[in-house]
Amino acid sequence: MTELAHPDRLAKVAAIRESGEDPYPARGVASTPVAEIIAGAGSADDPGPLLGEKVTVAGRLLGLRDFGKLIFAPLLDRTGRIQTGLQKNRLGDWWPRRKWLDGGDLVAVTGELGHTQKGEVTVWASEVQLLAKAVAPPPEKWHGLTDKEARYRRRYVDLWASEGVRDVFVKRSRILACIRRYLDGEGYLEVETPTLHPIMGGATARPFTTHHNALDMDFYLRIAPELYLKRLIVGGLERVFEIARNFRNEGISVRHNPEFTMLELYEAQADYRRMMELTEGMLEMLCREVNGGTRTTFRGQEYELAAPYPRLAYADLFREHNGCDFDDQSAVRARAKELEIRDAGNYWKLMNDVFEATVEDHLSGPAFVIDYPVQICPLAKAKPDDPRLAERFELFIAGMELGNAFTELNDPAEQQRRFEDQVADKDPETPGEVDLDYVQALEFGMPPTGGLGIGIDRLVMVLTNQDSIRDVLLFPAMRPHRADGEHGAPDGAEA
RNA sequence: GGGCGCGUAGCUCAGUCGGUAGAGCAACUGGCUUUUAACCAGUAGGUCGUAGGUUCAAUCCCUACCGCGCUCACCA
Repeated sequence: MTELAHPDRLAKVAAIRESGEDPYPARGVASTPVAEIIAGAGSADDPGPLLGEKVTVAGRLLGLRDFGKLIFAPLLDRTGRIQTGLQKNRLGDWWPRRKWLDGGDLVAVTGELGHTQKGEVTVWASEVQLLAKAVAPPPEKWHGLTDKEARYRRRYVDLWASEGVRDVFVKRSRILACIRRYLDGEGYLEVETPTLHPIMGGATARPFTTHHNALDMDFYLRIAPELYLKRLIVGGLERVFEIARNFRNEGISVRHNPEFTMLELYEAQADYRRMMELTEGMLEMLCREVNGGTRTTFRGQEYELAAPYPRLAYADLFREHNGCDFDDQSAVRARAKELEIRDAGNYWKLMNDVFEATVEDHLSGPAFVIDYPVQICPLAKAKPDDPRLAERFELFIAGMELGNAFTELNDPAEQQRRFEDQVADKDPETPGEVDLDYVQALEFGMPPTGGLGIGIDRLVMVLTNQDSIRDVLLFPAMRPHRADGEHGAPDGAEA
């Protein structure tokens, strides 16, 4: 037991056992979802089909309002909240056992469905069954959990004690279901590719490393599924997607979690223009699904997600905000100095840093930034009519990068050259060796292909108006609260 | 990793310009059969994040550490 287990409640557990009842019975009870009961109750003036019927609800008691011979107790299940009324004259022999109940307990209540004098739908209990005793007290009923640390560490409490929290995660689930439905409708196959990668690739990021004992070799946790998914395009699956957990060993912030979810999809015979249309179509549909319309509010600002979104050329944006062309090296270097951006030696990285510093925050969006300099797109095909640029776009909403897509490079020799350039960089965020197996896959021929990645967590943030990525992750990354592990408590019980 | 801020009862928060702490809710006892942040009376509950330092005396001042939040950097 941890220090959260309350002595009074533990004493009740003992008393329940002594009476021969089980405070933690093995079986639940058949019950009707609360939302169904509320809907079936109607009002006092306009009775529904369930009014006056005997019903059973099961869920968590959120509190007890004790009037002596009458107790009102709101009960919460996954579908909603309903009031139960416990009366002495309806409960007979059971009545003395009401003293064993506390707020937070899990119970099943059976009784006649009716209304109170004030008109609130109420289950008038004729039978109460304890399903599981809560020995830790719930948080304060009015404020709920407001301390963010406590909320993230004890999400299992936050989900029922804090208003609106469960709703965000229900929406997240619906968004994922909706994506799957949409892509299924487009003829896509959902696939799963390795999380343990022998060679990092598909993005630039610092990886986590781990070790396989039997093989006695190190693996990287994937930073992107990209190269495996494109192997499947070579394999002829033609339309594939993966909702992939990626891992990047970088900072944690309001927009970054070390593990995060990306939708990546690849479509043969498509290019980045098709990917833009797919992105717009999907976002508009997702917004309708969770917000009932094409607008969403995020960080106090409203965004219109109906397609189409403006296409803004990288080169134009760069010139607008910096007064020089992106490939005017001396001018860009001067501009970087002005902005106090440190020069690590790689011109194109520096140039893109300047772009990010001067342009991205101003992109309210939704908008596609298109046609990136080819040097910062090692996996994208160059534009046929301008080899300085790659057929790539990034999707921005609220200054936040939500998506990244390109017409995929399928020339094996060109791909190998670009990999070799990356390796030569010796940057910890780029691969240490060329993925020759991937090059070999391309040697067998990959059709012209469009690929797209969308950051699901950030998308959920925008669609559910949550400021922090932690608020759309059930269990955001946290330091363990008590590394010295005193006794019992696994987390910040005393915080 | 840098900067700023926070950590007091199970929860939400006061407070002490240095003299070892309070409220509301939750819990417990009693009263109340239509409340809904129910109400009334009473009881209990705290190594004031941890460890040092200064001091006659530290929850308060100082230092370090731990944890969290915001922010900057890196990235998605």
